[in-house]
Amino acid sequence: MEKEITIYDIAKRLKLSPATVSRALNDHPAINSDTKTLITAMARQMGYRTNTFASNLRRQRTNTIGVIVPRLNSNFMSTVLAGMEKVANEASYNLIISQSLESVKKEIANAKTMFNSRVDGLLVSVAYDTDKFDHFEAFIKKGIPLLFFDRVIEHKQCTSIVIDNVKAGYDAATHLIEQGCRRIVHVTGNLKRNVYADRLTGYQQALRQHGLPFDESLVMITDLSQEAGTEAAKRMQAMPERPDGVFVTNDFCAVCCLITLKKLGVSVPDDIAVVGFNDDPVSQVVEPDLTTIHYPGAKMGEVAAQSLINHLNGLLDIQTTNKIILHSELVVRHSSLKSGK
Amino acid sequence: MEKEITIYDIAKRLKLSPATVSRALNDHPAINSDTKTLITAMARQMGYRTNTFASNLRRQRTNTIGVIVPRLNSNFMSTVLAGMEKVANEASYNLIISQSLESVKKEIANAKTMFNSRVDGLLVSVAYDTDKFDHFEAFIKKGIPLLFFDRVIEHKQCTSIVIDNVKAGYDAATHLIEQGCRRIVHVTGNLKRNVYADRLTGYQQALRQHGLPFDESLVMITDLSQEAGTEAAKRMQAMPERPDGVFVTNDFCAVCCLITLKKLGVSVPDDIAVVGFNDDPVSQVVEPDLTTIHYPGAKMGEVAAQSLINHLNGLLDIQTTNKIILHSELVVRHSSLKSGK
DNA sequence: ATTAATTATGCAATCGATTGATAGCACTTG
DNA sequence: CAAGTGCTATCAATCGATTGCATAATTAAT
Repeated sequence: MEKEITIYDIAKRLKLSPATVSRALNDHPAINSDTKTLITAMARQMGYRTNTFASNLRRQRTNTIGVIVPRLNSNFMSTVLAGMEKVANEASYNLIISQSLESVKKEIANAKTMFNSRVDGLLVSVAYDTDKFDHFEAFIKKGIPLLFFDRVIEHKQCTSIVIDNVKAGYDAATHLIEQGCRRIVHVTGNLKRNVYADRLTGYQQALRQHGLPFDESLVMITDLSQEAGTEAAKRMQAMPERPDGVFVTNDFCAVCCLITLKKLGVSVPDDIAVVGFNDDPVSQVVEPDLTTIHYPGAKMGEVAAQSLINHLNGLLDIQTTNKIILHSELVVRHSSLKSGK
Repeated sequence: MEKEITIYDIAKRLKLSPATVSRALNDHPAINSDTKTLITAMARQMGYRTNTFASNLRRQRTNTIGVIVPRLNSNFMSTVLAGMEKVANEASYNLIISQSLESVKKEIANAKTMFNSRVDGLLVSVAYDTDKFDHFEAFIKKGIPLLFFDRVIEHKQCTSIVIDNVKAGYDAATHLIEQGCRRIVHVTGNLKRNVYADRLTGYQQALRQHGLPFDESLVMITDLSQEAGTEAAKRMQAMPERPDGVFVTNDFCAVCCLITLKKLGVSVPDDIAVVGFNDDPVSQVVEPDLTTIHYPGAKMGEVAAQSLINHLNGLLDIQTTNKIILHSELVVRHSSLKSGK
């Protein structure tokens, strides 16, 4: 274990002051470029590495971004995180990632931890049943930028990164209607969450526009788990007036629903057409393969991280941009293509 | 933006010295418990939060663990990370996560970044074609503990967390043999990686034990991508002497292989039985559902993080334990159950 | 030649918490 | 009563980088 090199060591060696060394390493304009070259070379030669803590302590910033997500282990979320990691890494920011496991309580705890670790900014996708903003107030009060993505909370001081969920819901439902569906079940999650509420709105708009009635009993609020998909299939099959289409706001849930339907002897898509959401790889594996909404996960992560970093570097004020909407699109596969058509 | 409270503020308020406050907050034995109570209460009341940087600077540790993984967005990896995050969080360690995207070059860069951020320890699952240890030497030299998981590099100073891949490979192959398979293809990855080399060894052991010849032409080295699965299926179907079983060391790849086989008119499992690896959710969705090796991802993450943290806290010396082997098991589903049996 | 302007470097305080050495005090005990 | 023993609490130095202000050196301008 060799001794750690500091700017003082470099300064002594070159008979310069630590201040000059510090400035040179930070490419400060007041330092002569020859001196800079000299210092940089010596730093490399001696194996110097910045002590981030001393630097952070002095500067009062951490170069760290906090991320709170419901779960790490979904394809969508890990793609988002991959996107964030890429951007953050390039801008030499560190990411501290924590998961709320869909519980508000854990989310509050995580927010507190993030606050105490003094992240420079926070990226959040809220838990299933979060309905208060209280645990984020501390950030606002301290002026720490807060940015929501995917599952967002609308707040005048925070930017949101989302897709147009109303449109996505509308597209999905319209597609089913165009395939001839007239009784379309909608399996979704907690309507407190923008994503689910908006998709429902889109679904309703599509119905209205095509002169179909909105039947509340066809909307199933679930936790979108695999079991929920199975359960939904059973309920659909047992309905007196059987539906002819279903729009599930999650691919994995949709796939389980689809499989169960098949097991129950319901033909997909002819008896019931199925549309999912997210374009999870699983949707290409099931038979028939699943029509779904493609959702730009990596992009969302990148945009979220980049916006935050731009704000932190003073390039862009997060307060001005209040919402960034990414493009999403319907991917038609076989689970929704009625053969009569 | 209110002012940040420091231990000096608390000290002044209580007419004590900052040293006492610091010790009280760290539950130092030399402080009277009444004083401690008083200080803790005042700290809470004044809204004090530790300045980690000052603390880290002084203590020379960061309370941060670095993690380098090939990719974030696989079910297995995100489960592992979820496990790590849980343990780290509880022990109040932060996690800095970065991905090598399967490239040695990026892995080296990541290692350097981790080194410069002075992580207290490092958890690594190496990239597809990493074959040198050089970029980790710096850690060893500085005495920073390094722990490999899943895709490991054997090194006398590092602990590895793995499953018994030889046994897993053996189990998979034996199962196929017991189902009556005699010509078993093995689709695997880069044999530099312990996981793939070991599974191959297990596969060979099973063959030998059952008096079957080892035919090198039946081993396909691929990148285990989805395309590789499709490709493997095509090659198998085109073989003059058609194989009757296949063991693919990755579920997603196996699933693609399975689907392609079906498309090519090969019956699964009767013509060709298929076994995968990882127990990815996708294996339960495909038809027939996929026999696979269950692999304790979350547990692996937890054990890895916990071992490292124990070592950091001096509870356990990582040098003594050189290898931790977790339990894995074969999960039999329909893709491998020949109907004749 | 003198002053002003410009450029380059150094001084020294500062960020906030930690910790080895040390002192004050109450109490015991021979 | 002097010396010894615990407790508690304080002092002051330290971790390493940053930065406002001062100063020195050089050049340009008058």
